[in-house]
Amino acid sequence: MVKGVLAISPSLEDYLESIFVIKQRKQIVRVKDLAKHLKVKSPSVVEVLKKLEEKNLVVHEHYGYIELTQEGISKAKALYERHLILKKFLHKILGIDEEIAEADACRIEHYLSKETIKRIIKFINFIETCPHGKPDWLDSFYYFVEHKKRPPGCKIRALKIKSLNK
Amino acid sequence: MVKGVLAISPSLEDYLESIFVIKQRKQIVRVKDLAKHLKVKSPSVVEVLKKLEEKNLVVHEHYGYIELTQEGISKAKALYERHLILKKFLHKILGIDEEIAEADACRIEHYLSKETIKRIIKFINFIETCPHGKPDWLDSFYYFVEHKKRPPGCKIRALKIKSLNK
DNA sequence: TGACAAAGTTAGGGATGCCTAATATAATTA
DNA sequence: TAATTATATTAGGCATCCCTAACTTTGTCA
Repeated sequence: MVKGVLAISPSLEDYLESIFVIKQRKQIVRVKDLAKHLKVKSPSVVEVLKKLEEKNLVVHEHYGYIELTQEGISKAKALYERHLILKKFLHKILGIDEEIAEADACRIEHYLSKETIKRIIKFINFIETCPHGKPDWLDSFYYFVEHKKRPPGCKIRALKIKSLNK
Repeated sequence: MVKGVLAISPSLEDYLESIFVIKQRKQIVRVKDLAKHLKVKSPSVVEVLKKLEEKNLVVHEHYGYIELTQEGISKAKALYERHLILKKFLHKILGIDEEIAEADACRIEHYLSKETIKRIIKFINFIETCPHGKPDWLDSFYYFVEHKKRPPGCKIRALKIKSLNK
């Protein structure tokens, strides 16, 4: 027993996470909903549900609704949080368009190590707990992205700091 | 013709990139080298080489050496640069262990959009062109990672700046 | 040079993850 | 309630990417 009880494939992760997300929005999750959400056909969903049931992550009665087990919920929640973190990092920090950030987070979330995720969480945290609000350097970065050069104040401020520290 | 002439699968990308890397180190690339590098058996390599030949990215004579075409070189180079950028970002900026950064870069490099890669390049660039060397905030971040709190000077400096700007 | 070792190839197979077409069940409504 | 429609399932197939086992070619050196 390593890897949080059981490792599942990227594809299964997507299905599990989607069930969780749909359940949050609609209470009830059906094959159709999952198929639409994942842009996949119904038979693919049914096939995967069997696998998730075997792994005790999902309960799905024939022609019935789809439910997560307790284990399924905790796993799905972890996956979804990871997804949100990555999206936040890409969108709110790197400043990437929301749609693109969403799509990229969706794809890379399966492939990053725990260590990297933790470090990204720390990075977000570092920025958000900045004692004087949004850090200046971040605004400078956005300026840099937009104008292809550093903002005017940037260098001067640095000099001021240096003189202060003497 | 969209997507840079031709899109290839993550797996083919790995093979192509590996050929490029091995070629840089050893001049000559053989099936055996590729198999070792990618932790795969020889028949898998041979199979993929056929596909890469069909796509005019590789030339491989029977029982002979493996060469990249001009197109293969430029594609592989682009892939490898993308890889290096991601690794640099994870290791040199986020401060993740080199081995882990390498492994993570290897996996996510296939899944990030052009936009995100560009933005990451800009982020690296923003940091590296900082007029007074390595930015203080980055050191603060490493301190934050290690000590689970912001460095002592951090807040004070901010106040000094504020008073200066009045 | 001819036998042995190393490397490459072919054939065939298995897991995954998707699909379409056909069928079965459930829900709706005339 | 019977017919229609919506949804779910089963069966069977295809592509990808990997494997092992068996075979072929190449390289080496006694």
